[in-house]
Amino acid sequence: MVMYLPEERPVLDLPYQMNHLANNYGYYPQDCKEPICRTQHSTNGRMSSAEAELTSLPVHVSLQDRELWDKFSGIGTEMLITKSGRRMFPSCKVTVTGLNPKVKYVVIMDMVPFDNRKYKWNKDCWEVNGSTDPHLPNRFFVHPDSPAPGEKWMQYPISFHKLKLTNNTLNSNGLVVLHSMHKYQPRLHIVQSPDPCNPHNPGGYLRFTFPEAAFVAVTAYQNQEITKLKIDNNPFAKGFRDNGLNRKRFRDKETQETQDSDGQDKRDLTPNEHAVGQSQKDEDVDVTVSSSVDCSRTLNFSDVASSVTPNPFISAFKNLSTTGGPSPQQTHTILSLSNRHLNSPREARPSSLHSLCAALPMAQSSCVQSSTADTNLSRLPSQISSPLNHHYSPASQTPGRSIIQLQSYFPTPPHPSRQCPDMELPLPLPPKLSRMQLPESVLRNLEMTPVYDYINPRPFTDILNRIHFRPLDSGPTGKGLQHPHHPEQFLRGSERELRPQIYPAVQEYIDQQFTLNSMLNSQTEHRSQMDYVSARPLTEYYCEQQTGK
DNA sequence: TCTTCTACCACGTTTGAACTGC
DNA sequence: AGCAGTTCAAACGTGGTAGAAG
Repeated sequence: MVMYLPEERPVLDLPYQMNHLANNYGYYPQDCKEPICRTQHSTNGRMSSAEAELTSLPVHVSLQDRELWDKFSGIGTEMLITKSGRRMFPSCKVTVTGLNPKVKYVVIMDMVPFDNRKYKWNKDCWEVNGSTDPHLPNRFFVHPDSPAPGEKWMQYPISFHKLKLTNNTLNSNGLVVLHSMHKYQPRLHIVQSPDPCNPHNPGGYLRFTFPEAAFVAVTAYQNQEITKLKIDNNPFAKGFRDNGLNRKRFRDKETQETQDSDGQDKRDLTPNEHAVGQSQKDEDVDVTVSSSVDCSRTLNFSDVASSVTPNPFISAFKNLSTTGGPSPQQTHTILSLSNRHLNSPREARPSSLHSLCAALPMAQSSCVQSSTADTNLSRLPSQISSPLNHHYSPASQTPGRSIIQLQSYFPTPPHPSRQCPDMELPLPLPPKLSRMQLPESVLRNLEMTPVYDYINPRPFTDILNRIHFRPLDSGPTGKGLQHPHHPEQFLRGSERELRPQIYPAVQEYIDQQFTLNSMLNSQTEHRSQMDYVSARPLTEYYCEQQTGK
């Protein structure tokens, strides 16, 4: 096994392979992977050890549903923004590999201007319509599972389907605020948990932009082709398929027209049209389009059940157990974890982000050290044999985790894109995604991991936004308000250092922990409902974790 | 007059509580 | 009593549309 220690690798000496996933898009290049060297605590520009660790890891982020994104971007992606907030479609879903399995990360997404132009739709194409309006301060969508250890993030594609876009600058519901008729691109932030032992070492930070997912924010769709694509691919828009003829309004109108025209418009379908219509209906029944899996690559249940290796995860681990190492297809550089990484106090003691974690519901925090998955596994033994048991993983085979187990995680990040080069199989479905694709009973079997409590993930987002906005409120000349002159993916090195747009939010959070704690304490009602981990003192919690209670 | 935005509509999906059966 | 499966209604997400606003 090829082993690289972090210090042996120059920062950003990354493997430059493309993802084997034809459906995905890999982002390795320096252009897009940006280590942020903050200046607050390391003004000399040298990375802290945590930063060096994070940036030296072969972190790889892939945008999922590449084909779908390509279809949209080929036409000119538009995203609807409304006052109350509108989800993105396609939604941003990414796979991450190369993280330290045991270190906790916060995963955040925001939207950054693609350029400094305002657009307008002119008949059949987008035209530049002047310069941009003043860029709104970023608002971050913190993934509701945050913070979670790297293994959790690498286990399934990280979906941001709950991210909502709005044009309402007054909203306080954690929506991402955009200008209509402006072009944006999603940006992913991976923030490593700070080192609690060293307040001057607040953790690493990486961010990735996705130019392929750039879109124009609109309040009403301009391009009918985009509308059609959305209708065809978004399950929520099924009611608009077949040219919307299955909608009551259209049916009524159609009926009235046919009556008015005395049968003249009552078309007799040709056999071909009958066939097409039937085919479309059949498609609706058999091929369920999902936002999480590309339609063209969706296998139906029987296909999956009859396949030899139905679960790439299981297959991966089988390979691991037989070969004792990564598969030949695994082309990315292996970075071993020394014991200091695996057993560092970072994992054992509360950190600032652990406190942040405390603001999240129990279910979201429990993945840190608990063995809830094990519990679930033992509760549902019959599901282990299920060919669709997507949650089956070595981590849940044995209760309690040893260093040996931890190390077995890292050499083979169980990412299907690495283990399933032909990708005939769909990606394993995370809990509660694409339920419609499989029978309910099967999907119930999938839900072995603790049901994530998505109850109101917003306070965390709001807290982060509030913190971030505080310095921005000082004046419009703040860096956060300045519009970038170049698309961010072209910025490098020192340019990036000068424009840390998000980490200060986290950093300031760390600095203002006590303020936040008091804010959180004011939410006792909320906390009591959700049984937060940190409803108890953090020291108590970690003592229990240490003693194995 | 044109462009942009908003509110409402009907339809499909998702979710979770209530119910039923073992 | 407890668990698993089913049913159903409310909530949510969707694009279409008409009309308002600038």
